[in-house]
Amino acid sequence: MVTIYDIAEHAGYSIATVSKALNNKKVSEKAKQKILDAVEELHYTPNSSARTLATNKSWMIGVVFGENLGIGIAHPFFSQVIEGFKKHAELYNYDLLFVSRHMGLGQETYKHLLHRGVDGIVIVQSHGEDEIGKLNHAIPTVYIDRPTNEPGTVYSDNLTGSKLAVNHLVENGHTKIAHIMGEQTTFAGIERAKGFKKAMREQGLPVREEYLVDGGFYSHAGGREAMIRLLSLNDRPTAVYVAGDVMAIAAMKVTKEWGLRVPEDISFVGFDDIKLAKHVDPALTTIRQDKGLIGQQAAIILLDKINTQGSTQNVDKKMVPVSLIKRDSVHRLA
Amino acid sequence: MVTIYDIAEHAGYSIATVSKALNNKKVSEKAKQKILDAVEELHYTPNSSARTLATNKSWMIGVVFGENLGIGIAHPFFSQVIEGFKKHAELYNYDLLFVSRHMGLGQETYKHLLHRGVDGIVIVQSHGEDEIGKLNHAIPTVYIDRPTNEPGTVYSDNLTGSKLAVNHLVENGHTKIAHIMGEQTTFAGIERAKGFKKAMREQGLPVREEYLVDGGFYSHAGGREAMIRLLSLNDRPTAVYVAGDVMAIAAMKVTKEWGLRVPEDISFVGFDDIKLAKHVDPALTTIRQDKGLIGQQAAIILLDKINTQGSTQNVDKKMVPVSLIKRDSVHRLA
DNA sequence: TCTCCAATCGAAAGCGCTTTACATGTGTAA
DNA sequence: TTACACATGTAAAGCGCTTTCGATTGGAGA
Repeated sequence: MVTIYDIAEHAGYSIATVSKALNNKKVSEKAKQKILDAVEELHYTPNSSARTLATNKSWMIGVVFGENLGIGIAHPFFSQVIEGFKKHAELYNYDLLFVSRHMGLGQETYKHLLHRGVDGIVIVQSHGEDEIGKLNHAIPTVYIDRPTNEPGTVYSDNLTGSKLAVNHLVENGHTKIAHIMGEQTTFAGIERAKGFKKAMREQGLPVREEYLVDGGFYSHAGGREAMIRLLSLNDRPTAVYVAGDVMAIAAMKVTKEWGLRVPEDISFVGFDDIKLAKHVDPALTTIRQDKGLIGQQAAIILLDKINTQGSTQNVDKKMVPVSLIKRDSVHRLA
Repeated sequence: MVTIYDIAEHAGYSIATVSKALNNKKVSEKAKQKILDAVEELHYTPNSSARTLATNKSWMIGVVFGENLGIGIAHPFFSQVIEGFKKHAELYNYDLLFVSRHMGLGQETYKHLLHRGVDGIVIVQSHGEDEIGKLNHAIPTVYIDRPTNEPGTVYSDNLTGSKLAVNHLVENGHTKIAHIMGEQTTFAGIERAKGFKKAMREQGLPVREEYLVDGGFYSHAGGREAMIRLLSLNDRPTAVYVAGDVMAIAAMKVTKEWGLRVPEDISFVGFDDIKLAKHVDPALTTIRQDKGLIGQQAAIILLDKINTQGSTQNVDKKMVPVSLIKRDSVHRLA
């Protein structure tokens, strides 16, 4: 391995000067040039561990994924958020460290992150206990789509999303509107349901108990089951607002299996705007979450925290706007 | 920060002994116990940079994602593969480092990985130049779904996959079978097309030029366009084998838009078995790739390389089996 | 009691870098 | 010519850990 000593010798300067030259500290042009030449010639690559040890700065951000459904990185929503996060963070030369997590979101994970010396932590898990937050530790942290005591959370404007969905349905003549809720232990699920009820009330529409069904963790199976319950009702809704696209797609499918037409008999509005939403039949009208922007905002907040380290009053929460994407799954009632 | 010195002092031993105790080297039971107690009491966490510096082992594996379509981590196929990889790697206490890649898959990326001192590299990119492979460097590397000169690649058995698809179609009475190919600069795209032709020949069926259309990078748009070309033919195929599920779903959609019935008028077989394959209408018959297993195999190969460092003859290539998943998109011809 | 050996522990060097505090050299003003 | 300020470079310490090799100790055997 070629070290700073080799460069120093080759260039005829001390290692201190080499270090300065490489870190853009004050050295003469001549020295800098000679050193850079040597670096080039010897194919020198600085050792990040040594640098981290000396500076106490790792240029790594720890990523903690929840275990929801055990899919981790492959989660359709979170992976896009992280992609947005990464795009921003790498502009500032941070790498992302995905740590082992057979330990869960607990003390062990935090200890491991501490061990790794990450400069910041981004937590991507929508439910479960917030053990790390409780530790009130020293590492700057940002949360995505999850409530927390600590400042630094980014999430979609779920309330407005629900409102957009309900209003769109109402504008199309629907009054018998059901809601397939997301898991009621998740922040998003709770907020969307809350938004649904609020929007219905604002429209002067009743929120019927039997039109409120829990679809669980946003899965196909959950959406299917929830829809079956709705279909089994004597007085079926004419439209259903579903708290997640995956559930919505499953719901549409089972509706068709029951011999009903979508959207003529039952209309659907989803939430997320996953890639396939526009490719199913009928194309799904949905509330789009800007995953990339969520990730980017989280990165901005975290980098700010890292750079100011509590000196300034940090951003508390950041709500990212959502939008209604009209496609073909909503029918206009006569 | 509490260091090994604090532990040493607290426990009444030297730092050397502390280090040994923590690394399960030979120390007396008594010493070990006292040291462990001190660790507990002072909330000591070892510093990985220091350890890495001293041992030249980072316990990190670098992950290089391709930029195909700019989706990176959120790629529906690769993210699942990486998830499988991670599950295995973390059993052995490795963390995954996703490095910045505004640099692409070139020398710069490799330099950065070297800088980080990762113990191994997993390359997840299906096409483009293999700059890193060319460098014939020292860091153990494994490739996923991509040909390489270096030993250490994992990929699905694309040839057999194509054969399964074609045979299934033939068994259902189809003879006019088209193929929407994946991008012909990707390994998978090439192999699947090759397998298609081979299987057709084996069945004694002609491979008609106009039944072979390129869908590009496995995207919705590509699948749609390719299908339109097929639909525009005077003599349409009765079945099409599509090299990717996303393209297949787009193809089915446009077929229905053209007023044809799926699968009665045209049958479809996809490739991948993405999550939504079974939730579209009709549910897509497809060739399943075992993404988790691919990732796991890659991890096994890489860890083996890391641990043997060229001393043994390493595994060259590893082909992961695929399977036919029968659903509702194939119609039996009378 | 003395010798010898095995078990146990510790001093110190070293991993590759940054940074402080000081030494040297150069040019400028008096 | 002398004094001084500034620019430039360096020695050395330190970041937190591992590991080698020698020192110390205690017990077994004679």
